Amino acid sequence: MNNDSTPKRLLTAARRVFAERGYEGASIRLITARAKANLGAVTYHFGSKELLYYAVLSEFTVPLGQTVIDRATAAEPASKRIGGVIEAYYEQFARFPDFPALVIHELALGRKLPPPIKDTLERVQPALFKLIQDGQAEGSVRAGPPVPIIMSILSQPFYFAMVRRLVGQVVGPEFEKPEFRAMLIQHAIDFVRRGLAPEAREVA
Amino acid sequence: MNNDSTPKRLLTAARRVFAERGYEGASIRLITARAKANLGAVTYHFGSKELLYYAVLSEFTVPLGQTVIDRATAAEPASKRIGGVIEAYYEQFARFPDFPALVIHELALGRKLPPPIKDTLERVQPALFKLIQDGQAEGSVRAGPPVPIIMSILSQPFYFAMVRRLVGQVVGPEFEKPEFRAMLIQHAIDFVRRGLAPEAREVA
DNA sequence: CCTTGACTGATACGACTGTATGAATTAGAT
DNA sequence: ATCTAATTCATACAGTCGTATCAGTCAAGG
Repeated sequence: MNNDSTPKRLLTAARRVFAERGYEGASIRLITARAKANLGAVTYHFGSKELLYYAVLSEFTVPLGQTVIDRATAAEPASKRIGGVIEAYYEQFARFPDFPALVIHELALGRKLPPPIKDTLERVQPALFKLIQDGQAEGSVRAGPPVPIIMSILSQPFYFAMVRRLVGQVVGPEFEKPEFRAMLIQHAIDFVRRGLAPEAREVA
Repeated sequence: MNNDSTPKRLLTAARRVFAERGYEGASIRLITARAKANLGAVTYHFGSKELLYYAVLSEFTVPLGQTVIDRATAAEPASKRIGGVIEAYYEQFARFPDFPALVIHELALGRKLPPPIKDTLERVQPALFKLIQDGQAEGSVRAGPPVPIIMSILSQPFYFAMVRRLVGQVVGPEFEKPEFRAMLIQHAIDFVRRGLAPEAREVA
């Protein structure tokens, strides 16, 4: 049924199990069973449960970080780049639907951040600060400290990822349709653009 | 050091341990040790680990739900009530700093919602829908489907709770000061009001 | 003083955990 | 065909998990 190599099958199974049950709740026995691999396979191919976890996280955080940075530093006005960053998060969250739960776990939990997440945060952070600065310089973002502004932007994709399942239940099957998703993303972008705009002055 | 009754001490310890390590990661042995109670105390007073967990969640979700509903249905214009709801979340999250992590866990995780969270969501949901309707009727909220609008509102307190620790590290000790918190809340309320306002028309 | 019920305490049980071990199997190169 | 290295596999180990058990303690009522 699945002809991938053992490490690949392990990664796929681990991604799902970690997302469903969290790091502690996931067991190597369940992961190897779903991957149709032997109990020893995780130790052999990845070294330990923890290292497998890091490998799973990196699968996601590396392309996510890169995409976000690309959009944040594109050759466009800052107002468009902010929309691009929001899109980037939504896109990546949709491409790897298992991952947001993992990242959210780690952010909410008190413990030390796993290296893949920590590294990505540290790479993305300066790009976002610069983006806000550019936006304030060009007049599309209102003045004020950058931290709450960045929080307001990121809140949209992250909160969406957090309540995906719940909202899906409230909305029904329509929720899965691409048009609905596109509507949500467009709403988020508009909402942020208006929310961050300087005092009500016509913007052409 | 702590003269409370055993069940109370168990609740306090459990709240912390669950928040730090999630449900699976928390052990009855650690909880009872921190509560200076015997290993059997959880079974005796609460019946099981799961029921203790529900008791811990209810401590938070019941007052949170009530406060939010009060603010959402207050005798004020909808635009003010929306700000009140946002404030309510921030307030409650600050009053019980251990809890947001627990709720976020459960929302992000795939598994079935624990009854205390599920019940609160079902109580709060209709009040929020009505609030958006009122806002659209009075002209302070732009037209459109209510789901993305509600998501944009709730995203502010929830994302803040999610990244609290991280942002605290970036911002430094100033983060703990009440003025800074007040500034964040005010930013969130302004951001949402502007983001949801109808087309750019002077609002007095 | 004695009894009764609520509670605490120490210990035990079976199930499950991550990891280590070493033999069996397979694949590739010579 | 033969050797070698990579991989798979079954099993074992020590530790932890949630819960059950039951003897001990304690306070209140008679």
